[in-house]
Amino acid sequence: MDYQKAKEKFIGTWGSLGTLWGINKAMAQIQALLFISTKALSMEDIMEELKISRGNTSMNLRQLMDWGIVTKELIPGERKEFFTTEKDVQELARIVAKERSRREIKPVIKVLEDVSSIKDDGTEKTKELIKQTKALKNLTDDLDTLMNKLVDQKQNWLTKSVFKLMK
Amino acid sequence: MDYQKAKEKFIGTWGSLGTLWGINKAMAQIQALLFISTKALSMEDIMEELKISRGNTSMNLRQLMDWGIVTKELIPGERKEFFTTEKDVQELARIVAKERSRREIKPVIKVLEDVSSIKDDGTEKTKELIKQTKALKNLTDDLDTLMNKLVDQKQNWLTKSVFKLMK
DNA sequence: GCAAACTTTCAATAATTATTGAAAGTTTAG
DNA sequence: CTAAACTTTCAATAATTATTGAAAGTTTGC
Repeated sequence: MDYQKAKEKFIGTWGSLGTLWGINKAMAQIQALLFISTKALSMEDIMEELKISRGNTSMNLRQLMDWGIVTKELIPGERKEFFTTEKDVQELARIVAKERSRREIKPVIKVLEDVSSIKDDGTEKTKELIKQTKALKNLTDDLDTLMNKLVDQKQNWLTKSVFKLMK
Repeated sequence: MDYQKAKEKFIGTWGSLGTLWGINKAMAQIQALLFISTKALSMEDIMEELKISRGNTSMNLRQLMDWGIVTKELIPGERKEFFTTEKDVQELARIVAKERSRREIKPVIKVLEDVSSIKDDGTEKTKELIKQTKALKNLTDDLDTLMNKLVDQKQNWLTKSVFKLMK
């Protein structure tokens, strides 16, 4: 496999994987492209590489910046804007975990709390609803806490601190 | 909030959350409905509760069975089929984690391996591609391993074994 | 201030994904 | 074996989501 093919395969796979970490295809592809680029890219560069429109590029870059994954880089003497992504995978994972927790998991926990705290009217079905949503709430809570803790350790957290304990 | 409202809220939220754990809305809603039901439900029951068509119900039940989350239950004397879902949240998490690892994460690791093992032609861009995809491969591998290990412990794994260590 | 260089917005459209419903298939009771 | 009871399949359609492109907006240099 040559460079070009490998690059395309990586960007394509990462793109279709977007849903797994909660973002859309173009967004994931842009991030992938920046991730393996040796220098900051302009909107023009990105449009051309990925064959997507200016509007699409602009919107998705903005979203990536909202997530804190991509940053603008001003190059002296250049009029246009250039973009780079976080290059450290651990830091990247940290950002993604934090954002997903905030955007998706926390709100769900809130709903589960609300639902599981309805008044117990003594009927079997109400008891079951309360019991099951409570269990789900606790699990979600635990997973969320674990994820955030894991990811809070900045240096080699995964391999160093946690792994040995589980072996 | 009364029982009916709470139930609807739970099913709705869980449904729209489906994407987070990689399944579609109807699938997630069916699972949610079964999860808080006190008895096994027939296709008829599900269609009526969720206001979805017979075809849709059939297809999504099949998928849930493929995942191993829902099982058919034959009730003596009854002609039609009844369905139940795994009621234990830990076991549910175990199944979901295993399936997602197998269906989504493992294939990605394979691609990252392929891409990161292209021949180093000495150019900067090739070096960067190799370096970054290797880093991503290692991270994904670690996360996958951790997830599978976590989830392999059957009893109270989360709260008991791991949590204390991270506090 | 003006115009060139660039970016953002957003209504229209395309692509994708989910859902329906009716026909075909299967199982079971008699 | 046959008909009723039930389930599955799948082409058509609906709903949702992503993408385009051109007009409007913004910034910068002169």
